[in-house]
Amino acid sequence: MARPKAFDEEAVLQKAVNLFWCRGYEATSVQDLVDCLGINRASLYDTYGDKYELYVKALERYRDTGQSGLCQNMDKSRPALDLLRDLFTEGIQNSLADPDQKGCFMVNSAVELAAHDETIGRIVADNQRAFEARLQQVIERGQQEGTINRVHSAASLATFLFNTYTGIKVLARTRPEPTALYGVMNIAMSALQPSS
Amino acid sequence: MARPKAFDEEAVLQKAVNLFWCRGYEATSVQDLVDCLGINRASLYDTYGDKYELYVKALERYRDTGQSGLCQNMDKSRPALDLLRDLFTEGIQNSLADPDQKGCFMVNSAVELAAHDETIGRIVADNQRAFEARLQQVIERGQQEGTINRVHSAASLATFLFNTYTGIKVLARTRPEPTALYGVMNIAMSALQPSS
DNA sequence: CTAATTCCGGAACGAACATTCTATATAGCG
DNA sequence: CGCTATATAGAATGTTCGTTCCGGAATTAG
Repeated sequence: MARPKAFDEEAVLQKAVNLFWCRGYEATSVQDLVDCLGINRASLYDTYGDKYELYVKALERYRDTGQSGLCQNMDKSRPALDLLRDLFTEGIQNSLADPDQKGCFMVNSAVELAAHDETIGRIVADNQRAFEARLQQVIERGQQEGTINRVHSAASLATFLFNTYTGIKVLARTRPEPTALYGVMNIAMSALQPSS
Repeated sequence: MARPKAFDEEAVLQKAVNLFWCRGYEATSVQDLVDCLGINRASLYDTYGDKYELYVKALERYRDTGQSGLCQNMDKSRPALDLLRDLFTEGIQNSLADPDQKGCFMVNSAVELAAHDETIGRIVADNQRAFEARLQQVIERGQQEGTINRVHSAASLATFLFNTYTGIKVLARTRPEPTALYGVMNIAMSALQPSS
Protein backbone atom coordinates (compact mmCIF):
# COMPACT_ATOMS: atom_id res chain seq x y z
CA MET A 1 0.00 0.00 0.00
CA ALA A 2 2.68 2.40 0.92
CA ARG A 3 6.30 3.18 0.57
CA PRO A 4 8.27 1.38 3.26
CA LYS A 5 10.66 3.10 5.57
CA ALA A 6 13.98 3.66 3.87
CA PHE A 7 15.94 3.48 7.13
CA ASP A 8 16.42 0.93 9.85
CA GLU A 9 14.46 2.27 12.80
CA GLU A 10 16.69 0.55 15.35
CA ALA A 11 19.94 1.51 13.68
CA VAL A 12 18.93 5.17 13.54
CA LEU A 13 17.80 5.01 17.17
CA GLN A 14 21.23 3.70 18.07
CA LYS A 15 22.75 6.79 16.47
CA ALA A 16 20.51 8.88 18.70
CA VAL A 17 21.75 6.87 21.67
CA ASN A 18 25.33 7.73 20.82
CA LEU A 19 24.63 11.43 20.30
CA PHE A 20 22.59 11.92 23.49
CA TRP A 21 25.11 9.76 25.33
CA CYS A 22 27.95 11.95 24.16
CA ARG A 23 26.43 15.39 24.62
CA GLY A 24 23.56 14.98 27.06
CA TYR A 25 19.96 16.07 26.59
CA GLU A 26 20.04 19.85 26.76
CA ALA A 27 23.21 20.29 24.74
CA THR A 28 21.85 18.22 21.84
CA SER A 29 19.64 20.15 19.44
CA VAL A 30 17.14 18.65 17.04
CA GLN A 31 19.29 19.98 14.22
CA ASP A 32 22.22 18.00 15.62
CA LEU A 33 20.00 14.92 15.61
CA VAL A 34 18.86 15.51 12.03
CA ASP A 35 22.47 15.86 10.90
CA CYS A 36 23.69 12.84 12.85
CA LEU A 37 20.81 10.45 12.27
CA GLY A 38 20.77 11.05 8.54
CA ILE A 39 17.00 11.14 8.28
CA ASN A 40 14.66 13.99 7.59
CA ARG A 41 13.27 16.22 10.26
CA ALA A 42 9.72 15.12 9.51
CA SER A 43 10.69 11.46 9.55
CA LEU A 44 12.25 11.97 12.96
CA TYR A 45 9.07 13.42 14.44
CA ASP A 46 6.82 10.90 12.68
CA THR A 47 8.84 7.93 13.83
CA TYR A 48 10.02 8.81 17.32
CA GLY A 49 7.86 11.70 18.50
CA ASP A 50 9.46 14.83 19.84
CA LYS A 51 12.96 15.33 21.21
CA TYR A 52 12.06 14.24 24.72
CA GLU A 53 10.35 11.04 23.57
CA LEU A 54 13.34 10.26 21.42
CA TYR A 55 15.63 10.65 24.40
CA VAL A 56 13.52 8.30 26.50
CA LYS A 57 13.47 5.75 23.67
CA ALA A 58 17.22 6.08 23.32
CA LEU A 59 17.78 5.56 27.02
CA GLU A 60 15.50 2.53 27.00
CA ARG A 61 17.34 1.11 24.03
CA TYR A 62 20.65 1.66 25.79
CA ARG A 63 19.28 -0.27 28.75
CA ASP A 64 17.76 -3.07 26.66
CA THR A 65 20.84 -3.64 24.54
CA GLY A 66 22.83 -4.38 27.68
CA GLN A 67 25.13 -1.39 27.29
CA SER A 68 24.46 -0.42 30.89
CA GLY A 69 26.69 -3.23 32.10
CA LEU A 70 23.67 -5.23 33.08
CA CYS A 71 23.23 -7.84 30.41
CA GLN A 72 26.43 -9.65 31.29
CA ASN A 73 26.23 -13.43 30.93
CA MET A 74 26.02 -14.79 34.43
CA ASP A 75 27.46 -18.24 33.88
CA LYS A 76 26.79 -20.18 37.04
CA SER A 77 29.70 -22.52 36.47
CA ARG A 78 32.29 -19.78 36.91
CA PRO A 79 33.48 -18.60 40.31
CA ALA A 80 31.47 -15.64 41.57
CA LEU A 81 34.51 -13.42 42.06
CA ASP A 82 35.65 -14.01 38.49
CA LEU A 83 32.23 -13.05 37.24
CA LEU A 84 32.29 -9.78 39.13
CA ARG A 85 35.82 -9.05 38.02
CA ASP A 86 34.86 -9.68 34.41
CA LEU A 87 31.96 -7.27 34.70
CA PHE A 88 34.21 -4.49 35.95
CA THR A 89 36.93 -5.31 33.48
CA GLU A 90 34.48 -5.10 30.61
CA GLY A 91 33.12 -1.79 31.87
CA ILE A 92 36.61 -0.35 32.21
CA GLN A 93 37.75 -1.64 28.84
CA ASN A 94 34.72 -0.11 27.16
CA SER A 95 35.41 3.22 28.84
CA LEU A 96 39.09 3.19 27.89
CA ALA A 97 38.33 2.21 24.30
CA ASP A 98 35.85 5.05 23.82
CA PRO A 99 37.53 8.04 22.16
CA ASP A 100 34.60 10.28 23.16
CA GLN A 101 34.88 9.43 26.88
CA LYS A 102 31.11 9.23 27.12
CA GLY A 103 31.07 7.25 30.36
CA CYS A 104 27.75 5.53 31.04
CA PHE A 105 24.54 6.86 29.50
CA MET A 106 22.58 5.79 32.59
CA VAL A 107 24.95 7.59 34.94
CA ASN A 108 24.96 10.68 32.75
CA SER A 109 21.17 10.68 32.67
CA ALA A 110 21.07 10.19 36.42
CA VAL A 111 23.18 13.27 36.97
CA GLU A 112 21.62 15.52 34.34
CA LEU A 113 17.94 14.62 34.44
CA ALA A 114 16.89 11.97 36.95
CA ALA A 115 16.39 14.40 39.82
CA HIS A 116 14.09 16.66 37.83
CA ASP A 117 12.27 14.29 35.48
CA GLU A 118 10.03 11.60 36.86
CA THR A 119 10.02 9.31 33.82
CA ILE A 120 13.78 9.27 33.44
CA GLY A 121 14.20 9.05 37.21
CA ARG A 122 12.16 5.87 37.19
CA ILE A 123 14.13 4.32 34.33
CA VAL A 124 17.40 5.09 36.07
CA ALA A 125 16.21 3.86 39.46
CA ASP A 126 14.78 0.65 37.98
CA ASN A 127 18.04 -0.01 36.20
CA GLN A 128 19.96 0.57 39.42
CA ARG A 129 17.77 -1.90 41.28
CA ALA A 130 18.07 -4.50 38.54
CA PHE A 131 21.84 -4.08 38.43
CA GLU A 132 22.13 -4.44 42.18
CA ALA A 133 19.83 -7.46 42.26
CA ARG A 134 22.01 -9.15 39.66
CA LEU A 135 25.12 -8.34 41.66
CA GLN A 136 23.46 -9.56 44.84
CA GLN A 137 22.72 -12.95 43.30
CA VAL A 138 26.33 -13.47 42.35
CA ILE A 139 27.55 -12.24 45.73
CA GLU A 140 25.24 -14.62 47.55
CA ARG A 141 26.65 -17.49 45.54
CA GLY A 142 30.15 -16.34 46.38
CA GLN A 143 29.26 -16.24 50.06
CA GLN A 144 28.00 -19.81 49.83
CA GLU A 145 31.19 -20.79 48.05
CA GLY A 146 33.15 -19.08 50.83
CA THR A 147 35.00 -16.82 48.42
CA ILE A 148 33.14 -13.69 49.58
CA ASN A 149 32.96 -12.55 53.18
CA ARG A 150 29.77 -12.56 55.22
CA VAL A 151 30.78 -9.57 57.35
CA HIS A 152 28.53 -7.44 55.20
CA SER A 153 25.21 -8.53 53.73
CA ALA A 154 25.01 -9.44 50.07
CA ALA A 155 22.68 -6.49 49.54
CA SER A 156 25.13 -4.02 51.10
CA LEU A 157 28.01 -5.42 49.09
CA ALA A 158 25.90 -5.17 45.94
CA THR A 159 25.19 -1.50 46.61
CA PHE A 160 28.89 -0.98 47.29
CA LEU A 161 29.91 -2.57 44.00
CA PHE A 162 27.28 -0.63 42.12
CA ASN A 163 28.58 2.53 43.73
CA THR A 164 32.11 1.66 42.69
CA TYR A 165 30.96 0.95 39.14
CA THR A 166 29.19 4.31 38.99
CA GLY A 167 32.25 6.11 40.29
CA ILE A 168 34.43 4.47 37.67
CA LYS A 169 32.05 5.54 34.93
CA VAL A 170 32.32 9.14 36.13
CA LEU A 171 36.06 8.98 36.60
CA ALA A 172 36.42 7.59 33.10
CA ARG A 173 34.97 10.81 31.69
CA THR A 174 37.67 13.04 33.12
CA ARG A 175 40.59 10.72 33.78
CA PRO A 176 40.58 7.62 31.55
CA GLU A 177 43.80 6.15 32.93
CA PRO A 178 44.05 2.34 33.11
CA THR A 179 46.08 2.32 36.32
CA ALA A 180 43.54 4.48 38.15
CA LEU A 181 40.47 2.59 36.97
CA TYR A 182 41.86 -0.93 37.42
CA GLY A 183 43.34 0.10 40.76
CA VAL A 184 39.92 1.10 42.00
CA MET A 185 38.51 -2.20 40.80
CA ASN A 186 41.22 -4.23 42.54
CA ILE A 187 40.70 -2.55 45.89
CA ALA A 188 36.94 -2.92 45.60
CA MET A 189 37.36 -6.62 44.84
CA SER A 190 39.68 -7.03 47.79
CA ALA A 191 36.92 -5.65 50.02
CA LEU A 192 34.85 -8.70 49.13
CA GLN A 193 37.38 -11.24 50.24
CA PRO A 194 36.82 -13.19 53.49
CA SER A 195 38.73 -12.87 56.77
CA SER A 196 39.08 -9.14 56.89
CA MET B 1 32.88 59.20 42.74
CA ALA B 2 30.26 56.76 41.75
CA ARG B 3 27.25 54.94 42.99
CA PRO B 4 28.26 51.81 44.88
CA LYS B 5 26.94 48.34 44.16
CA ALA B 6 23.65 47.73 45.87
CA PHE B 7 24.26 43.98 46.28
CA ASP B 8 26.88 41.78 47.87
CA GLU B 9 28.91 40.37 45.00
CA GLU B 10 29.84 37.19 46.85
CA ALA B 11 26.36 36.55 48.23
CA VAL B 12 24.83 36.87 44.76
CA LEU B 13 27.50 34.61 43.33
CA GLN B 14 26.58 32.01 45.92
CA LYS B 15 23.01 32.14 44.65
CA ALA B 16 24.36 31.42 41.18
CA VAL B 17 26.29 28.48 42.62
CA ASN B 18 23.09 27.01 44.02
CA LEU B 19 21.12 27.48 40.82
CA PHE B 20 23.78 26.03 38.48
CA TRP B 21 24.42 23.29 41.02
CA CYS B 22 20.74 22.39 41.05
CA ARG B 23 19.92 22.55 37.35
CA GLY B 24 23.21 22.28 35.52
CA TYR B 25 24.61 24.65 32.89
CA GLU B 26 22.47 24.11 29.83
CA ALA B 27 19.18 23.87 31.69
CA THR B 28 19.74 27.20 33.44
CA SER B 29 18.77 30.25 31.40
CA VAL B 30 19.96 33.78 31.97
CA GLN B 31 16.37 34.70 32.80
CA ASP B 32 16.42 32.05 35.55
CA LEU B 33 19.58 33.64 36.88
CA VAL B 34 18.12 37.15 36.80
CA ASP B 35 15.05 35.94 38.70
CA CYS B 36 17.04 33.95 41.25
CA LEU B 37 19.92 36.32 41.82
CA GLY B 38 17.66 39.31 42.31
CA ILE B 39 19.91 41.66 40.36
CA ASN B 40 19.39 43.33 37.05
CA ARG B 41 20.33 41.75 33.78
CA ALA B 42 22.84 44.48 33.02
CA SER B 43 24.37 44.24 36.48
CA LEU B 44 24.82 40.54 35.93
CA TYR B 45 26.72 41.01 32.69
CA ASP B 46 28.72 43.98 34.03
CA THR B 47 29.75 42.17 37.19
CA TYR B 48 30.30 38.58 36.15
CA GLY B 49 30.60 38.59 32.37
CA ASP B 50 28.43 36.30 30.29
CA LYS B 51 26.65 33.13 31.34
CA TYR B 52 29.66 30.91 30.79
CA GLU B 53 32.01 33.14 32.79
CA LEU B 54 29.47 33.24 35.58
CA TYR B 55 29.35 29.45 35.62
CA VAL B 56 33.12 29.21 35.86
CA LYS B 57 33.17 31.78 38.68
CA ALA B 58 30.43 29.85 40.46
CA LEU B 59 32.33 26.58 40.15
CA GLU B 60 35.50 28.21 41.41
CA ARG B 61 33.63 29.68 44.35
CA TYR B 62 32.15 26.28 45.11
CA ARG B 63 35.65 24.87 45.15
CA ASP B 64 37.15 27.69 47.21
CA THR B 65 34.45 27.66 49.85
CA GLY B 66 35.26 24.05 50.62
CA GLN B 67 31.90 22.73 49.49
CA SER B 68 33.60 20.13 47.35
CA GLY B 69 34.48 18.09 50.42
CA LEU B 70 38.05 19.23 50.20
CA CYS B 71 38.48 21.89 52.87
CA GLN B 72 37.97 19.46 55.70
CA ASN B 73 40.07 20.21 58.75
CA MET B 74 42.82 17.64 58.77
CA ASP B 75 43.63 17.55 62.45
CA LYS B 76 46.81 15.56 62.81
CA SER B 77 46.05 14.52 66.36
CA ARG B 78 43.07 12.43 65.38
CA PRO B 79 43.41 8.87 64.07
CA ALA B 80 43.61 8.77 60.29
CA LEU B 81 40.68 6.40 59.92
CA ASP B 82 38.45 8.68 61.98
CA LEU B 83 39.37 11.62 59.81
CA LEU B 84 38.42 9.74 56.66
CA ARG B 85 35.23 8.50 58.20
CA ASP B 86 34.32 12.05 59.23
CA LEU B 87 34.90 13.29 55.72
CA PHE B 88 32.52 10.72 54.27
CA THR B 89 29.99 11.20 57.04
CA GLU B 90 29.91 14.92 56.41
CA GLY B 91 29.50 14.40 52.68
CA ILE B 92 26.65 11.96 53.22
CA GLN B 93 24.94 14.14 55.80
CA ASN B 94 25.07 17.11 53.47
CA SER B 95 23.58 15.04 50.67
CA LEU B 96 20.80 13.68 52.86
CA ALA B 97 19.97 17.11 54.26
CA ASP B 98 19.63 18.68 50.82
CA PRO B 99 15.98 18.78 49.71
CA ASP B 100 17.04 19.46 46.12
CA GLN B 101 19.27 16.39 45.92
CA LYS B 102 21.87 18.40 44.04
CA GLY B 103 24.71 15.98 44.71
CA CYS B 104 28.15 17.53 44.19
CA PHE B 105 28.61 20.52 41.89
CA MET B 106 32.05 19.25 40.87
CA VAL B 107 30.73 15.81 40.00
CA ASN B 108 27.79 17.29 38.13
CA SER B 109 30.14 19.55 36.18
CA ALA B 110 32.43 16.62 35.47
CA VAL B 111 29.59 14.67 33.92
CA GLU B 112 27.91 17.48 32.03
CA LEU B 113 30.79 19.62 30.82
CA ALA B 114 34.29 18.46 31.71
CA ALA B 115 34.69 16.21 28.69
CA HIS B 116 33.78 18.95 26.21
CA ASP B 117 35.09 22.11 27.85
CA GLU B 118 38.78 22.56 28.50
CA THR B 119 38.53 25.22 31.20
CA ILE B 120 35.99 23.36 33.27
CA GLY B 121 37.78 20.09 32.62
CA ARG B 122 40.92 21.58 34.13
CA ILE B 123 39.11 22.90 37.21
CA VAL B 124 37.52 19.52 37.79
CA ALA B 125 40.74 17.59 37.22
CA ASP B 126 42.74 19.90 39.49
CA ASN B 127 40.15 19.52 42.21
CA GLN B 128 40.29 15.75 41.84
CA ARG B 129 44.06 15.74 42.18
CA ALA B 130 43.96 18.02 45.21
CA PHE B 131 41.30 15.89 46.85
CA GLU B 132 43.27 12.71 46.22
CA ALA B 133 46.51 14.27 47.47
CA ARG B 134 44.79 15.24 50.69
CA LEU B 135 43.40 11.75 51.07
CA GLN B 136 46.78 10.24 50.33
CA GLN B 137 48.43 12.23 53.10
CA VAL B 138 45.96 10.95 55.65
CA ILE B 139 46.23 7.40 54.34
CA GLU B 140 50.03 7.48 54.56
CA ARG B 141 49.76 8.55 58.17
CA GLY B 142 47.33 5.71 58.83
CA GLN B 143 49.73 3.28 57.24
CA GLN B 144 52.48 4.51 59.53
CA GLU B 145 50.13 4.16 62.49
CA GLY B 146 49.35 0.64 61.33
CA THR B 147 45.61 1.30 61.12
CA ILE B 148 45.56 1.17 57.32
CA ASN B 149 46.89 -1.73 55.30
CA ARG B 150 49.94 -1.57 53.06
CA VAL B 151 48.66 -4.12 50.58
CA HIS B 152 47.74 -1.25 48.29
CA SER B 153 49.70 1.96 47.88
CA ALA B 154 48.46 5.11 49.53
CA ALA B 155 47.93 6.62 46.09
CA SER B 156 45.77 3.72 44.94
CA LEU B 157 43.74 3.79 48.12
CA ALA B 158 43.27 7.54 47.72
CA THR B 159 41.94 7.07 44.20
CA PHE B 160 39.66 4.33 45.48
CA LEU B 161 38.25 6.54 48.23
CA PHE B 162 37.79 9.40 45.83
CA ASN B 163 35.98 7.07 43.49
CA THR B 164 33.73 5.92 46.31
CA TYR B 165 33.02 9.51 47.29
CA THR B 166 32.10 10.36 43.71
CA GLY B 167 29.79 7.37 43.46
CA ILE B 168 28.03 8.36 46.66
CA LYS B 169 27.49 11.87 45.35
CA VAL B 170 25.85 10.42 42.23
CA LEU B 171 23.84 7.85 44.16
CA ALA B 172 22.60 10.61 46.46
CA ARG B 173 20.93 12.31 43.51
CA THR B 174 18.66 9.39 42.71
CA ARG B 175 18.51 7.37 45.91
CA PRO B 176 19.18 9.45 49.03
CA GLU B 177 18.73 6.60 51.50
CA PRO B 178 20.89 6.65 54.66
CA THR B 179 21.29 2.88 54.81
CA ALA B 180 22.57 2.68 51.24
CA LEU B 181 24.99 5.59 51.51
CA TYR B 182 26.39 4.74 54.95
CA GLY B 183 26.59 1.09 53.94
CA VAL B 184 28.80 1.99 51.01
CA MET B 185 31.00 4.07 53.29
CA ASN B 186 31.37 1.29 55.83
CA ILE B 187 32.44 -1.27 53.26
CA ALA B 188 34.86 1.19 51.69
CA MET B 189 36.36 1.90 55.11
CA SER B 190 36.67 -1.81 55.81
CA ALA B 191 38.74 -2.13 52.65
CA LEU B 192 41.36 0.08 54.28
CA GLN B 193 41.84 -2.07 57.34
CA PRO B 194 44.98 -4.19 57.70
CA SER B 195 45.34 -7.98 57.51
CA SER B 196 43.02 -8.60 54.63
C1' DC C 1 -2.60 2.35 -14.27
C1' DT C 2 -4.30 4.51 -9.51
C1' DA C 3 -4.13 5.08 -4.65
C1' DA C 4 -1.71 5.26 -0.57
C1' DT C 5 2.04 6.02 2.17
C1' DT C 6 6.62 7.60 3.27
C1' DC C 7 10.49 9.62 1.79
C1' DC C 8 13.11 14.12 1.45
C1' DG C 9 14.61 19.15 1.41
C1' DG C 10 13.40 23.13 3.11
C1' DA C 11 10.33 26.81 4.41
C1' DA C 12 7.72 28.68 8.25
C1' DC C 13 6.24 29.13 12.91
C1' DG C 14 6.23 31.18 17.62
C1' DA C 15 8.85 30.82 21.67
C1' DA C 16 12.91 31.08 24.16
C1' DC C 17 17.62 31.96 24.05
C1' DA C 18 21.95 34.99 25.24
C1' DT C 19 23.33 39.45 24.71
C1' DT C 20 23.27 44.49 24.07
C1' DC C 21 21.25 48.96 24.39
C1' DT C 22 18.38 52.90 26.05
C1' DA C 23 16.69 55.69 29.53
C1' DT C 24 16.32 57.02 34.02
C1' DA C 25 17.33 57.03 38.94
C1' DT C 26 20.71 57.36 42.62
C1' DA C 27 24.87 57.68 45.38
C1' DG C 28 29.41 59.80 46.41
C1' DC C 29 32.63 63.71 45.86
C1' DG C 30 34.26 68.39 44.81
C1' DC D 1 24.60 72.11 43.42
C1' DG D 2 27.05 69.79 39.57
C1' DC D 3 29.63 66.06 37.87
C1' DT D 4 30.56 61.39 37.27
C1' DA D 5 29.89 56.74 37.55
C1' DT D 6 27.05 52.97 38.30
C1' DA D 7 22.85 51.40 39.61
C1' DT D 8 18.19 50.05 37.86
C1' DA D 9 14.19 48.46 34.77
C1' DG D 10 13.02 46.98 30.65
C1' DA D 11 12.95 47.27 25.63
C1' DA D 12 15.26 45.51 21.58
C1' DT D 13 18.62 42.74 19.20
C1' DG D 14 19.57 38.72 16.32
C1' DT D 15 20.06 33.87 16.84
C1' DT D 16 18.71 29.42 17.83
C1' DC D 17 15.40 26.52 19.66
C1' DG D 18 11.63 22.76 18.98
C1' DT D 19 7.94 21.90 16.13
C1' DT D 20 4.83 21.88 12.16
C1' DC D 21 3.73 22.18 7.45
C1' DC D 22 4.23 22.14 2.44
C1' DG D 23 5.40 20.10 -2.21
C1' DG D 24 7.29 16.90 -4.91
C1' DA D 25 9.66 12.47 -5.62
C1' DA D 26 9.68 7.56 -4.67
C1' DT D 27 7.83 3.05 -3.86
C1' DT D 28 4.51 -0.60 -2.97
C1' DA D 29 -0.27 -2.80 -3.19
C1' DG D 30 -4.26 -3.49 -5.65
